Amino acid sequence: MARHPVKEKDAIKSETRRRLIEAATREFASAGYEMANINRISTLAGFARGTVYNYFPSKRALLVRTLEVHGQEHVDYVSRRSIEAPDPVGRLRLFFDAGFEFIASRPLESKLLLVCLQTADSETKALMRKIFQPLFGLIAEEILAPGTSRGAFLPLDPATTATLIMTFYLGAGSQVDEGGK
Amino acid sequence: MARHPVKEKDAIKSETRRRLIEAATREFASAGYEMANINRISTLAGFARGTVYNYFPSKRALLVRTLEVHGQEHVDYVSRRSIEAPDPVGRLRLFFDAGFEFIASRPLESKLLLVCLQTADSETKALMRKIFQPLFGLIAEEILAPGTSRGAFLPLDPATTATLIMTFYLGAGSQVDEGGK
Amino acid sequence: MARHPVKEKDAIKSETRRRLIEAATREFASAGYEMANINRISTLAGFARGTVYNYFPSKRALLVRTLEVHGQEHVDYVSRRSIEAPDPVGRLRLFFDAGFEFIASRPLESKLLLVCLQTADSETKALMRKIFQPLFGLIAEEILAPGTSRGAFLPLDPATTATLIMTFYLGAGSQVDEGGK
Amino acid sequence: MARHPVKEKDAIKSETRRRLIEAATREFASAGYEMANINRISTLAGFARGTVYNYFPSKRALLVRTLEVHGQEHVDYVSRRSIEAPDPVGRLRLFFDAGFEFIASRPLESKLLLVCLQTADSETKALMRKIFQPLFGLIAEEILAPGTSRGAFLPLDPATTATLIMTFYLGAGSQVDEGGK
DNA sequence: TATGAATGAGAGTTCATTCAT
DNA sequence: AATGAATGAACTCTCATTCAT
Repeated sequence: MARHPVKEKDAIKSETRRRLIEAATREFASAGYEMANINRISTLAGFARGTVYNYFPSKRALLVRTLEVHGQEHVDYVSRRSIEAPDPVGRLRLFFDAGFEFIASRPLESKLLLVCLQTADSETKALMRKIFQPLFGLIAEEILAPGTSRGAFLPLDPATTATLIMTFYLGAGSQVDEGGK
Repeated sequence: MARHPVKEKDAIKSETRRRLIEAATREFASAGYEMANINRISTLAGFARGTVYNYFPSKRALLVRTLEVHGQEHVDYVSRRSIEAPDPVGRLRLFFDAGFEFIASRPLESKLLLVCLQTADSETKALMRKIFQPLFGLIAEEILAPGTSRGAFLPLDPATTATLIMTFYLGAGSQVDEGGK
Repeated sequence: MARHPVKEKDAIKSETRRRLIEAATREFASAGYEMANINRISTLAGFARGTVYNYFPSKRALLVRTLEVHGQEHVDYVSRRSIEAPDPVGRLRLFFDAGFEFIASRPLESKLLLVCLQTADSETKALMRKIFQPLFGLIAEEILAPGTSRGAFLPLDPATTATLIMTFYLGAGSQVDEGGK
Repeated sequence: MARHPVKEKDAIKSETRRRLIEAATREFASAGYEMANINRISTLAGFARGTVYNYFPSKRALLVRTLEVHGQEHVDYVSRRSIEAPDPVGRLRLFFDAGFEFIASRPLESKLLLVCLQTADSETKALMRKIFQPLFGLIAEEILAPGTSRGAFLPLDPATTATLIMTFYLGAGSQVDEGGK
């Protein structure tokens, strides 16, 4: 049997994973997937090159996990904040506000998400679509649908409008990110 | 000595350059800088691998020149079209119209510009800022300034407003590109 | 102090060794030395990665010990069976019979031996020669020598003939192994 | 157009391929596929590491080509020699003679073939079967079939007998190779 | 004694770049 | 001006091995 209780080992593994994902966030955010360097990531995290591969089977898998973690955080935060308002218009405003707040409070993670939203790489793009999908649903179902039925919004196709709003949301985000404002 | 007068030789050289830049446009647009392959570019252009290096000292230099060429075209076209309208509001409308027209008429070149606007690579980003700089000037001086003085626009800081407009312009462009619409 | 008397502790250690060697047999037999994976061996044996190194200083040492164990078994079995016959001709027949019996009764161990007899790796090859050496001696001294003196065999050089017989013995074994017949 | 005539370039490429395959023969023969080192192969051939990949897409592809080349030579030589005899018995004798001749005259290439016949790697084994297939056909159709119909051989299943003969052929070859005799 | 997190040398492979022709 | 054979730095990834616990 192991000398260490399982819990302690798990804690070590968790901490290492956390540090690796943090380093990966930094590296992928500043260099993008292609230019990101696994050696730089492990060094940043304070480990040797090979350690990354004890936790993630490939560079791509590390990117995916990193994006899932921070994407989830972003989507969760914006979703939770948006529905705090009772009315559709207020929700739409909170939706944008929350986006800006997230960027302001977690600039690095936001940069990563924006960089990956904008990559030329189609595999990454597909992943990002999947991660941000819930926000489309949020807009369509929690904001546009009630807003239209109450007459607050013009009766347009919700899917199209959701896409339009997301365009501005992400476009605005990408600008904010650059200037840090 | 020379069979061809200097002018014709230059033309030949220019023709080769043109073909290389055309191929580079295609490759960089579809693969991004990192994944773009110099050999593929040469082959696409109908030349051997080494020929690229008779015209451009490096892959990066080829990207830069390619972006300069098409960026200039874009900026020139939009600038020329915008000022066809006499009034600021008309100019702003033409500004957006011209952007969409350019994308519609030259989708490949537009894709390249958008891909490079969105890259994580800071060197490329700086170049793109430089290339698109004239449009900021155009908006501030030819549209916002007269518009504000005539009372057509609210008196906001022109630089900020120009940035805002560019945000929508480029964000919208990037969406148009994706859906082809 | 110790809960267990020394003997029992040795037995425990022996049991671990036995399980490791059993797992190594399986892995080396199916993958060969190079492709064999120490982690897979430990897991197969029901231990953690590092445990192997408490018993064997290296992957190579584990191979060597594994080959020695099963090689010894093979050589012992064939030697014992062969000399059960009183006459040289009977012994030669039993020699081959015993070989086939060993393969039939311990296919995994036999596969390992054959794989290692056939490797390109010269270090392993030398070891195999050493392990099988006793069989050359057996043939020369217990079979050929008495056989020749009794006139049962033609008077050829015993060493050469022993090699010849071993060639057929091992060659036949390798075929038997493949078809399972 | 190229300064060099196509023929000259082709000659250079051919020569490089030849040297690479020669070096690969040496390396694969002495180390087997797994332990063979691409860097060692290129250095042996007098080239830089990357050059191998201008000619063969992978280490495996280099092995395959190398085996095809020398396997073909072996099969061709033995086939040609065997059918020089008019009668089945003579052909069978020539078949073995030719095998030994080939080994004697091209020991390195023979070592490679034998090493690869004996590898644990199933992919390589399948390739070897394909390469040596013609010899099974030769034995069955050019030796056993006429031999049986003329009553020179006992009427056994030709396929089985061909396999048996090949077993001795290859087994004997592998012994000859070791002692160089 | 057993563990498994961490290591890092070394592997195969890619591809921008050079340069003799 | 054009070629393409050759280069080698740099990359991702593997895995035998170490060692603190």
